[in-house]
Formats: sequence, structure tokens, C-alpha cells
Amino acid sequence: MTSPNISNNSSSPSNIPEVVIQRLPLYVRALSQFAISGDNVISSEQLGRRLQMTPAQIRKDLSYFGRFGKQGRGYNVVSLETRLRTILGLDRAWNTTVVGMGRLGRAVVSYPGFAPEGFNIVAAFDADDDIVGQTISGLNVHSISDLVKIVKEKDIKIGIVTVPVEHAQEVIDALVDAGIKSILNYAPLSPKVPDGVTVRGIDPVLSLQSMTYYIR
Amino acid sequence: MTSPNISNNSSSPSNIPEVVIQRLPLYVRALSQFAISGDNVISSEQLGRRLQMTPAQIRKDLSYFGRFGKQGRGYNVVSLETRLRTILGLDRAWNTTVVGMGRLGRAVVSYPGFAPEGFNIVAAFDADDDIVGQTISGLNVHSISDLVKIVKEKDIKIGIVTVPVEHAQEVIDALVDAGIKSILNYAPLSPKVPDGVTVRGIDPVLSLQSMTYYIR
DNA sequence: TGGCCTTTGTGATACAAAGCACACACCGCA
DNA sequence: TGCGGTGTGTGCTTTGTATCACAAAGGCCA
Repeated sequence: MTSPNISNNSSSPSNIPEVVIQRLPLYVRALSQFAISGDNVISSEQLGRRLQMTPAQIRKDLSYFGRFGKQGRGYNVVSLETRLRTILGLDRAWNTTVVGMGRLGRAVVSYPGFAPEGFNIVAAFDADDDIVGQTISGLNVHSISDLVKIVKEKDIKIGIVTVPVEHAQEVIDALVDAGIKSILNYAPLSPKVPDGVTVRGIDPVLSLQSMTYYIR
Repeated sequence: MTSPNISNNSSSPSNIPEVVIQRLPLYVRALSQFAISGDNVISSEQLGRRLQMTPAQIRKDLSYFGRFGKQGRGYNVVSLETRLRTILGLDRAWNTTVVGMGRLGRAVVSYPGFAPEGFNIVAAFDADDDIVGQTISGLNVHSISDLVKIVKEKDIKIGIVTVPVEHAQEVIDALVDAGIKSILNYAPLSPKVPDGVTVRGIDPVLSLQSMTYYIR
């Protein structure tokens, strides 16, 4: 097990440490900022300063995937960003669904930060018959019993779980049964998933609860 | 540096690993669930099964803080929960403020999950003069220029940052200047903070971006 | 009350990640 | 075209974290 709220039971591709994979998006983000400010070339030193980490760690992380820099010069900002996006699978869009159309689910589907990054929410689900059939943020809300069918129809690859904690495990099981391999879980539990399925948890309360230790 | 979006520049209290501190809230949560289902005593084995981690890790984590169990029997659920809450500083309430009353800030202040855990949002701030003065979810929105004053007045110990990324660093600086030592940051950047200030980042996009690696 | 069974607490060990430090590649300039 | 300066890529070392495995503690029952 790695760190709280993170489980990756990936069988296949990697000998590459999970922590490294989790840092790659940080690099991508920083690089795209540097690109916007017009920088062409960047050193691990500069990147490290921006991201608050050591240059050595950045170079080591990148070296898992290839040799992207030029000695004495640094990295080409745009081409490194492109390479990393490809490695992460961010060179394409991903169809995504949100399960649980309560307060939180509505906030998630109306959050404007996903689509520009290539995460398109293409379906919404809820268990409540009063909510099923409504249109929320342009999405027709389906019954969870249609999950398998619609996941297949719309080629959905990622599930976002925003149901109350008492239904979260069963919803996650249903997503797994529908073939989903990547789940973003907003419910406060450590779900059980089979090998090959990755779950990331989002839980602000947990974060707060561990910070108070330091200000006691 | 530990893991993405987490920085704890705590000078003071501990030789205790940060990862361990971050797991304690998981234990607290699981224990309170077991308490609700009426269990009086629990073994590291059972806890581990619930949380998807090894019993040995749980015992080792707890051993940093004392001897809470009884051999041959296990841990008393309620008393262990209480002890851990005290260790984490969860045996009291914490006054909290949200800075940035846009879409996300509004979602945060109306999220019903904080107060029951002892995190009371007692003030809201925004930079926009059209928003300052409004009442949102029962909170009067103040100008950021009043931050220092109100943080002191209301004895606020935790800041939640929900401003657009381009203002996040300056808002975090302002919170630090106001004496805040714990910051929950929703903006997509790795902020710089001085020693002794803890920042936790919440960033669903980052989580999604690292999961796609495994389904490429 | 003694012996058996269970489960803790923890030193020792194994594994994983981060950082150091330097050889080597490349750039720019004279 | 050669030389100085810079910054990568990486083997090696250090630090940190997880796991193992077992002695000792406590409960329970005959």
C-alpha cells in the first residue's frame, strides 16, 4: 500500500514507481505555464524551484521514460510537455461519468476544470427515481441499472463517485463490473477494488484532520 | 519533499513520519464506524482488512504514540478513537476561513461535511468588490484587506483557498502573514510557504491525469 | 491456578525512494 | 576548431518506510 486514499492495483505496465507517475502531471502543468510565459528551454533547476522539489528528483523521474534533455542546455519546454502528455495518455480525450447527482455530483458536473484537460463528462447517474430523467448541466440523468449499457455505448473509461458513503462501495463495484478501470472517489471510505483498477480519493476532511496535528 | 501537493514544513513537534500522521485520520474514521456498528474491541487484523492495509503497519503506526492495545485481545474501539483524536487535535473545534467566493468557494462553504468534524467556517473573503458585502450561506463576505484583522478577531487557525490560480500564491502569502499555519489549497499550483506552515492540495484533475497512465 | 490461545509491540530486516556528485555531452564564442 | 561553462543522466549512498517474525502480555477455561 502506498499513501492514504490511493490504491493502484495495476497488474500490467510498470516497474515505474507510482509516486513518479503521480508527479508527472505536476511537470506537465509547470511546463505548460512556462510555455505560456514564452520560455523555450528550461533546466531541472528552474522546474524544481517552481515545483518546490530538487532538480535531481526531476531528472531521475524523467530518466525512467527516456532522455529528453540536452546537456549544458536543459529541456525544450514544448517538446517535453508533449512527450509527458503522451506518456500519461493526455494526448487524447477521456469519456467520464459521474455517479451520484446530489449536491456534490452537481458541483462536479458543473466544474469547468475537467473538459479543458480532456476529461469529458458524458453521462450522469443516480439511484433516486426523482432525479433520474432530469437534465443537469446538459446531462440526462440515468438510472444506475443502465450503467453497464451506457458505459459501453459511450465508451466511458473513467468513473467519478459522488454518492453518499453508504452506497459508495456498491457503486464502485458496479463501475468495476461495467469495465471501468479508473475511479475518482469522493466518498469517505477506502474501497476494495480488484487488481488492475486504480482508485484515487478526494477527501478534504482527511487533509484537514492531518494538518491539525501540527497546530495542536 | 514527500508526495505531490503535500508540503509540511513543520519545524517543531515530531520525529514522527508525515505519512504516519496522514494515516491517523483513516484509523479514526474506521474506528468510529466500528463503534457505530457496536464493536467494543478490534484487532489490527480487522482494522487492516477494513482499510486495505497490513496489520503490522497499523500496529507500528500506533506504537509511535503509545501502547493502546491489550495482547491477545486487541484495541478498545472507543478509547483508541478518543486517544487518536486527541493526538490529532480533533478533540476540539477549529475556526476556518474560505478565501475566494466564486463557484468553488460557494460549494465549499455550503458543503455540509466540515462542521460535523469540528471544522467551522466562520469567515469568507473575496477580492471582488461586487461580492464583498454579500451574505453567502450565512457568511458575510469580507474584503481580503481585512484578513489580518478578522483572522485575529475570530481566532481562525485554518485557511481554505479557493481563488483562481493566478491569485493563489498571493492569497496564501496573506494567510501566512495573518498567522495561519494550516492551509487547504484548491488552486492548481505548488505554493511556496515558509517553514512551520502546512499546505495540503486538493486537485481532482491531477488525480485523473495520473490515473490515465494505467489505462493508456 | 496453570496452560493454551490470541494478538500486541517492536527489534531486525528488507525494500523503496530521494539525493549526491561527477563523467560526459552539448552550446556558444573566439 | 578548440575551450570554458553549464546542465543532463545515472551509479552509488543515504534516508525513509514497510514488513517480518517472535517474545511477552493478557484473557479464558478446565
